[in-house]
Amino acid sequence: MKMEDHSFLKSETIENVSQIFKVLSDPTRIKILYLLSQEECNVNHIAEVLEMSQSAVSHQLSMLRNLRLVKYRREGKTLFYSCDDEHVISLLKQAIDHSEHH
Amino acid sequence: MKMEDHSFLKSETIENVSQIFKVLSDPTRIKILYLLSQEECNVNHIAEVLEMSQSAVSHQLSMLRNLRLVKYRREGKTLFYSCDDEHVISLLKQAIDHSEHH
DNA sequence: CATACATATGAACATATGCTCATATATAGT
DNA sequence: ACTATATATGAGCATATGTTCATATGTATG
Repeated sequence: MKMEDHSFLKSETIENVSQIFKVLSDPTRIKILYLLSQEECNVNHIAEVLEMSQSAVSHQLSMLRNLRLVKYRREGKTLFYSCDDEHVISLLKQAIDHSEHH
Repeated sequence: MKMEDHSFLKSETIENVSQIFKVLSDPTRIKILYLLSQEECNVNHIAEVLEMSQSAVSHQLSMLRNLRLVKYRREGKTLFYSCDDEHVISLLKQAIDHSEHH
């Protein structure tokens, strides 16, 4: 195929796509997102269920928040996190399905 | 939600899924896979089109080969690479579509 | 078999990543 | 205001990752 016949991706697209997949490439974040896809959770609950430190969970939530993959609401001292990007959850679930059926 | 009511992922599933996404999280590999999804390419062609060194391309192809995301056939001195995992290409294209339409 | 060409591979290096530890901030109750 | 609880954040550290450079391997041809 000749150079000019290629369909090239815009560098902005490539950056966006790699960022989406980078988020999903870490086991910890997969567990957090999968958990949040099932129920709204506060931070300590996530830490307990996933057997992680509060700090580690909070750092990851900070990242997920910045990328707008999760949102939260406050109730007193407690923050309840939930998923905020259905498309990313869809990619995750597809990969899970594919992995489980092969 | 109580602990016993959660649907947990098997650690094997988590590892598989994170590995799929890890492959797709690097801009270079995205470009290579997207290129190979359009046409079968030899190594030097990939290097030229993507403006990368032959060595860098070869290292990445080695990884993609080990994960069985690409395959190749030999023709003389030349190796022609192509995609060998439609599901991964599907995930990639979905993420591209999503990125381009937002 | 010597040479040229295509590709692969190992070592080294710089950067990125995810965790822990310590501490800061925010909110509620006394 | 003091204390307890929930969460966030910064620094430091160990490991992982992607590239380059040099060199090796494999294949065709004179």
